[in-house]
Amino acid sequence: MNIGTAAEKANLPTKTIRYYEDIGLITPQRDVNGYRVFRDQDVHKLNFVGRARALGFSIEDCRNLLALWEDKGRASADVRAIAKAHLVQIDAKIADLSGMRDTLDDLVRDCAGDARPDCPILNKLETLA
Amino acid sequence: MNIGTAAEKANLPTKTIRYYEDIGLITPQRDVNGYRVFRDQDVHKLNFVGRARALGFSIEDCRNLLALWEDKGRASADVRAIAKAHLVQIDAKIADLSGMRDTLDDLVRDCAGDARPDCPILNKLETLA
DNA sequence: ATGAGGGTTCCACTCACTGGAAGGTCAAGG
DNA sequence: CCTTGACCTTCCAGTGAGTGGAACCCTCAT
Repeated sequence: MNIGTAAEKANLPTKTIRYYEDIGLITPQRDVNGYRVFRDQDVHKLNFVGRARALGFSIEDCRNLLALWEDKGRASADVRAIAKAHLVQIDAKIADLSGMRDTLDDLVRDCAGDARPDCPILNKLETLA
Repeated sequence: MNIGTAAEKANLPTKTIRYYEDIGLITPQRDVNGYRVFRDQDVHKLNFVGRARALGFSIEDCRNLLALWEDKGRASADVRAIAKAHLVQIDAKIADLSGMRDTLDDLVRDCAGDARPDCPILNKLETLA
């Protein structure tokens, strides 16, 4: 199948698929006319990557996960290590954002939000601890 | 003062400060030798931007906030609108990450993480709903 | 034969910096 | 006076993960 069909099946933009080939995540064959030819196996791989990306795994993570996925003798511990490291990163990001959120929420709550120029948000940004 | 001193006071890398000048966030004066000259006022502005960035405001947000900060007749509602929009974005990001986190946590929990090749994480990435 | 709707490559842009190279300036020490 | 080292300058390139667009090629139906 051509890239458009593969894109539809994998639920990814064609641009993204070309990009994935560019960085060596996938290597579809080529037709005599130069068109990429995708087998079910390629689509399967694209789906895999799409799902991993949706879970926030980096491209490098995806590359490693793909390699493990294709290595029938892999140890599940290796996969788990990648997933756990990612989980730690997500937790850190959530904590970071939650801190921001609370501060920002306080600021928004304190601000009258009317036509007057006095604004606690700007005041705080001026002198925030 | 020179850029190094300003960087120290504003707690920002010199590279970042030059970048902020580049995109027109700040406009320090210049000495005869071509060195940037920072007044307290400039450092104050850098601090303001640094804090807003630490709260996750985009550069464009910072530009708008700076303009409002310097406009003595601004309406606090304008500031509040920016902050509230940002708050909504942060909430969305947190929700997104929390969803990822939970899915990933389930996967990690299900995986034995030993030397055997059977791995629920990969299985799920293969067929995730 | 022509037009629509695929496909191809390549280049530039995003965001907010960061790193490095090549070179100018300045204060202190020998 | 000269050198050394710390500081400053500009410009170019790269990051991650794509996205947008231009210019061009291929195929199929009419």
